[in-house]
Amino acid sequence: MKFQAPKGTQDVLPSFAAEWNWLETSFRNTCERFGYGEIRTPVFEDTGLFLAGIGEGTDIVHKEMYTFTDRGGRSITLKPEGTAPAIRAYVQHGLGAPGQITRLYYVTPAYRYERPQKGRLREHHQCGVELLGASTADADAEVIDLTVRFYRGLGLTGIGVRLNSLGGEQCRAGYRKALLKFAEPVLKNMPEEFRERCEKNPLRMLDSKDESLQKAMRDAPNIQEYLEPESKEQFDALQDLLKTLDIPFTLEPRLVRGLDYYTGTVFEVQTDMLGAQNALCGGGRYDKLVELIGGPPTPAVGVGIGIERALMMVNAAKIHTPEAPRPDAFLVALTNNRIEVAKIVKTLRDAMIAVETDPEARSAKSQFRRADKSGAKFAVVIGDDELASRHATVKELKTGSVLKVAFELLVTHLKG
RNA sequence: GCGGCGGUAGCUCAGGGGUCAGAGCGCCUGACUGUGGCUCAGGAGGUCGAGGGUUCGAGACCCUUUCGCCGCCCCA
Repeated sequence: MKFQAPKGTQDVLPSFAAEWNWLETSFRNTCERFGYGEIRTPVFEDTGLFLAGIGEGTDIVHKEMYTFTDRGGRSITLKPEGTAPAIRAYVQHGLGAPGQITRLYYVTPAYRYERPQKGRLREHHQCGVELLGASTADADAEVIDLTVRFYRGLGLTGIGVRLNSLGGEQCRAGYRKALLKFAEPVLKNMPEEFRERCEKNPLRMLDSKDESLQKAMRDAPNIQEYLEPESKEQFDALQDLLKTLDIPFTLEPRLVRGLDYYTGTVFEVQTDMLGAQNALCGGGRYDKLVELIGGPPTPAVGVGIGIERALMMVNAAKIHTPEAPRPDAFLVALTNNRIEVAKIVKTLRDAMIAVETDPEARSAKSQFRRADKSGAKFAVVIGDDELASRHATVKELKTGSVLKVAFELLVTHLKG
C-alpha cells in the first residue's frame, strides 16, 4: 500500500458517516434549544494564540502542538482545542458588548501530536459551547445541563458529572503552596523530570495515576477547604442548581484540568469503558481567558466534548444509530435504449425520488442483486416491453410482489 | 518521548525455516439465457507492511523502519 491515512488519523467511511451526522445534528439541536449560535473558526491559527490562551506550562503547548512556519514566515498551529479560537473570534469581531451574554457553539477537528491510543488520536473532533459574559453559578449550571442533556439525548444513561472548584486566584495560589509543602517529602524521592512537572503545576499531582503518588496524596489538603467565600458560595449554589436539574454529580477535590485557563468551577464526565482515556468531556470556568487573548475582562464558562469518545460510548452501549440512507428505487434497465432509460431516471430524480442504477448495464440477475444490496424499496424494471407499453414493472423487493405501473403514475407510486 | 504486543486476500484470521501462499466471510460469473435474498458450481484477488541481513532455501530467524493496538505521560 503506497499511501495510508497519517498516523493517528481516521477515515470516516460511508457506513459510519450516518452516525457522525446523527451525533452532530443532535448536538446542534441541543445547543440551539439553549439559544447558542454556531461559530466556525479556521483550522489553523497564529501559534501565539495558543501560547497565550492555553498556557506555556501545559503539555499541549509544551509538546503536542502541530506547529509549522508558513511560506510567509509566520508561525502557524493547527488548533489543538476549540475554545481559544472561538474566543479569539469573539474578541476580534466584538461579539460581546459590555454586559451582554454571548452563547457560542462549535463542531471542529482538533490536532495534538501524541502517541495514538484507544480513544486518543492526532486528529480528533470536538463539539463544545462557550457561554460568555456571565459569572454566576447559573451559567455554570447551564453549560453542565446542556452537556448532560446532549449525552442523554444520544441514549446514554448513567451520565454523572465529576465536579470541583479551583477557586479564585488568591486561594489557588495559597492552595498551591500548601500542596507543595505537603508533597515535598514525597517528591524528593521522585525522578527529576517528574518532580519538575509537579513543581510547575502542583495541582497535577492530585489526579496523577502514579500509584505511590496517589497513595501519598491521599491526605493532601483539600482544595475545597481553601476556597475563598465568593468561590465557596458559588460552588454551593451550583450544587443546589444541579440537584434541581436532576443532574447527578460527585465532588472530586482531586479533579484538575490540564489547561491553564481554568478558574473556579471545573467538571468532567468520565467513563470506565475507554481504557486509560476515560474523559468523555471536560469543561469549566475560565474568567481570565478573554483578557489573555486581548479582549475586555469577560467571565466565561464552557465545555469541550470528544466526538469519537461519545461515539465509542454509544456503540459500547449498543445504542441503535441511524443507518446510511438507502435509495427509494433501483432502476433495472433491460434494454439497449439508454436514452429512454435516462429520461425515466431524470423524471424520477426531478421528483426527488432517490434512484440508483447500474451504469454497466449488466444481466438482469446481476442488476437485481445490486437492487437488493442497495436496500432500495422498489426495483423498477424498464425493458423493451415496458418501453413499448409505457408501463414499468415495479417490484417491491421486500415482499417480491410485482405490478405494472403506467409511466405517468410512476412518481406517485414510488412516493407512496 | 518511554515500554509491551502485533501487521499474511476487501474483512476476520490460520500457517513459527524446505509445494504453505490458505480458510471463512465478502466480491464477480453461471445453474434452459428479463427477476434479488437461500442453495449449488466455477472464478478473480496477496511484491505475506517496507528495507536490509543470516541461510542452499525466509510470511516464518536477526536488525532497522513504518503503521496499528495496549499502557505511561496527558487529555477529547
